[in-house]
Amino acid sequence: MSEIPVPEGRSLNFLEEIIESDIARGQKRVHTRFPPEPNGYLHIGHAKSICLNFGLAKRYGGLTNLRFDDTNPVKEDTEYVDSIKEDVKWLGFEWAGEYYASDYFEQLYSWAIDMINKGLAYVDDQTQEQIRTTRGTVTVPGTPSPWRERSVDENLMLFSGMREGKFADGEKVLRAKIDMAHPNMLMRDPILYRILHTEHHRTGDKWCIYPMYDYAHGQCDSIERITHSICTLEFDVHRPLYDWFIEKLDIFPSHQYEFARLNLTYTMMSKRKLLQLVQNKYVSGWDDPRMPTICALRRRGFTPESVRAFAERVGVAKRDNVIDLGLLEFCVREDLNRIAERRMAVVNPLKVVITNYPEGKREMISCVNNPENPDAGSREVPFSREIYIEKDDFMEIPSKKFFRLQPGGEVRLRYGYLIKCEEVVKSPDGEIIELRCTYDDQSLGGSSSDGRKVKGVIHWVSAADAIPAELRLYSTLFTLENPDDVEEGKTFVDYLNPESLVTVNAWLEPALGTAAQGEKFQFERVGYFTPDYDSRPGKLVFNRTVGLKDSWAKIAAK
RNA sequence: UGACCCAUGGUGUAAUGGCAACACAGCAGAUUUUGGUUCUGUUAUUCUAGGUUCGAGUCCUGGUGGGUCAACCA
Repeated sequence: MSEIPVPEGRSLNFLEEIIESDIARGQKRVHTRFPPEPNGYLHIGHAKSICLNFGLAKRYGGLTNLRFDDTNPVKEDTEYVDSIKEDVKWLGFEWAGEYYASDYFEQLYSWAIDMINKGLAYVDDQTQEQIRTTRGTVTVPGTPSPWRERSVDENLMLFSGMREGKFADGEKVLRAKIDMAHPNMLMRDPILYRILHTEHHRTGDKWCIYPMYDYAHGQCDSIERITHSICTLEFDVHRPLYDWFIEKLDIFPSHQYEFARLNLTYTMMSKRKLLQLVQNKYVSGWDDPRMPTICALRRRGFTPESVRAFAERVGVAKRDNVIDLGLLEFCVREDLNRIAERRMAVVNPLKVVITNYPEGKREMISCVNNPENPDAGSREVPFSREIYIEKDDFMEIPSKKFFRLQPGGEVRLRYGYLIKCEEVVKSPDGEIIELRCTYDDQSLGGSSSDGRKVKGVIHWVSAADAIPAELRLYSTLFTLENPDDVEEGKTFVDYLNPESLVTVNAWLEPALGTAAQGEKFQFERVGYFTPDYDSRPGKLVFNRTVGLKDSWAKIAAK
């Protein structure tokens, strides 16, 4: 078994410990699975699960299956199947086999007949309402169904009638015969099959009865000989049932282990609510950059490496957690800082005329593409007498810690000249509309005519050459740190962040304009020059930080 | 007033009966042609009461707090 070591400086998480002790006890094989229901797009929470399942198997020389848990045809669709496959691939994982719970419908059905024959399952004629009320509550035991003691033959006949379509939806169900007084509600004669005259996205109208999750999942794991079936905490009460079916059917003993699902501040993880956001058009789609979906992260410029690094950093445990969104941003910044090429842009333009620069002259200035990586090379950016700088890069009455442009002060144009502000031009109502500056013609390339240094370095674009563009800045969709924690009488919709999408005009250096001639300007090529960004509500700020912190912008060519 | 799961800095995750650590966030400083990056320093942690033990974050018991479960969803 080829093993890959855990990252240096990190100790084993509890799942790795379980696997290592299994191996120590003689287990020869590690086989996991990632089992999404194709009823929505994958989000960052799934990314944690994907990285866990694939990562664990890889670390111990095992395999991981991709299995679609498609036992409820009313919610599922091939659109989701396709997106899930695309997202898992994008994250960088290869599955050993692609399976569907629906592939096993015939086997599951035949096992159900075995259960009936063993006297462990019966057809119940009660209504949904009756079944609900006779199940009891968490504190009071349930009561047995009047149909619980039907004969094996009658059950067999009725169950095959269910399959043949002799009954309407909801008319009958197949239930396991366990214990209506069991302290675990899941063990109070759980439903195995329900009647659903609904077309299934893969099996069409072949079936009109469909297995429930509890009856299907463990058996699917068993069929695929999954050794470690890893799921989230809320399934821990299902484990006794998972084990019960495997024991009664006497099939391959897969085992279930639970870990705490990922929660992120300001982020909604519920698939059901995300679907509502899409359906009610609060967002433009599943890949709206404000969504926590993997396709949205991709569109926003996240790299698969950064998402995997995030999954590794959040760790795995069994206690509920809320990860600071800042950690996700740290991970993408860490990666992008290494690989992203920088460009200059101005969002709030202030015109600057360099009075001692020859009129009509235009020169090309060499700019480094990525200070973190010399191999990224450089590009030529035009410079002329009239340029735009960021409004915020000038203060008429500077505060103490402000070291950018100010009256009589000097600043460096990034990769260009030192300029000195000689005059502030104002409109009749007092607004600053133009700066008149002089430049030091000896100051290109970091030097100056007399060796003096300046502290401030600012972005600029040549006014005549700049490409106007529309910049969309995205921040969190919700104003609430925990969007599930809504006040009485309100819903998550009441907490949508009105500033989650802000459109601003921007002026870009020409090289970006060329690239922007396509239909859409991809974020991963522009994200690093957009205005500073703080993802917390009300903190969307524009300043001269044009680093990677501004990870959420996308540009549309004008 | 049930069963099960969980409790370590602001947020996460380690420490497997023997010096409570790492990352993110925060703060301070240095470097820097991005107020970015990098580097240095720094603040801050075992829910509670008992018990076992030479020694408890860790084991035991009680309490408190949080979570999950009463879909013919997964």
